Amino acid sequence: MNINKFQIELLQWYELNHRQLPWRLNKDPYRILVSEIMLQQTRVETVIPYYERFMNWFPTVKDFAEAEEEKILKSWEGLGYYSRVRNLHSAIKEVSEFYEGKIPNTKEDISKLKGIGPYTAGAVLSIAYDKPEPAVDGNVMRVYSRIFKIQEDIAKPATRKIFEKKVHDTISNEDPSTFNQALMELGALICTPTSPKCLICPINDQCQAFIEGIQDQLPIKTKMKKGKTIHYVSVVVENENGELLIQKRASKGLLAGLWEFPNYEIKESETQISTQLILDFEEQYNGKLIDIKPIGTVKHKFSHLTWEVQVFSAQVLQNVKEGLWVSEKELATYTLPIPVQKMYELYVYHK
DNA sequence: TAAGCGTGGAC
DNA sequence: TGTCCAAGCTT
Repeated sequence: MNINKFQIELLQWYELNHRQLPWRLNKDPYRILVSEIMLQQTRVETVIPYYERFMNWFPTVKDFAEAEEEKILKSWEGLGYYSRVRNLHSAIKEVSEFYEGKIPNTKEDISKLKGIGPYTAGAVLSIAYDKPEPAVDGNVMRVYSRIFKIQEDIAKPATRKIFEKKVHDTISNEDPSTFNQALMELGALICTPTSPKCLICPINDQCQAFIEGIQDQLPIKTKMKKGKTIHYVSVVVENENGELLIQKRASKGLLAGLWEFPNYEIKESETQISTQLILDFEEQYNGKLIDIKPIGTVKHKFSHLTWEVQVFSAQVLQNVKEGLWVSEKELATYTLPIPVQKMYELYVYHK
């Protein structure tokens, strides 16, 4: 393959066809970094409104470094993978304290920051700092697996290095920033996972997969197994002031540090669910539930497991000692994951 | 290395 | 409804 021709045609295509996106207004490393974190495993259309709001709330490194924990979680509410925003907060505080507020411009230093792996490091270094570093994401592996007919399993972590070497050998040293973005843009708009638009691809004459007519068989990716279902019972409890009882989830693991209604795991075969609910609730909160009513079921699929939650509403006459009671207005300031929002919607509907 | 970690859209 | 994701990182 003629590398120079490949670079020129890819870059020309990008100049004519790339999307106007809010993180492409300038090369502010902070803005680039935030976009890269948000875009991890997340679609562009989903990210845009979150990104706009985030930049209004936290326009600079200093603003985000000084932000409260609850506010930074709220900025991420509904985006998923919440450890991303905790790690980003840690990273930006680090930058603020030890790097004079400037995102590091060396692979060595930027890679030390929490939540910044090989892809994000390469993306910031190339896009914001014009350094010829590979930024190998799913797009790049898909595009390169087709162009160069690379048949390694891209589901395996070790495979990324093969693509990094290939990008290293083919990247434009004159404009690595545009080059890396163009590879990803091509993957997003032309070289898509299914039904790639090979007939309008600017480099189809240099694509080994297209030449052989095997673009639909690449990349090779082994399937991930789907997780099992966990069953819960959960209760939206109201006191005499109309306040609701919420609790903070553990600081590690699934939906860490987010808020939820009291809930208890049950066996799938469990009968007398409301009786079990009362016993578990009274043990945890030492308070009596009355007027317990089933209000529906919430089924939520995560990437690795499924929750099936039987939801109840109930009242307490006397406030229980533990737990946090909030008005519905206050509730809006706490970060609720999507399944908990679904439970709240059931409560509102049945009120 | 493989598993854990969210969500909403496309097919 | 089920499957496969989408600009990955941590442990």
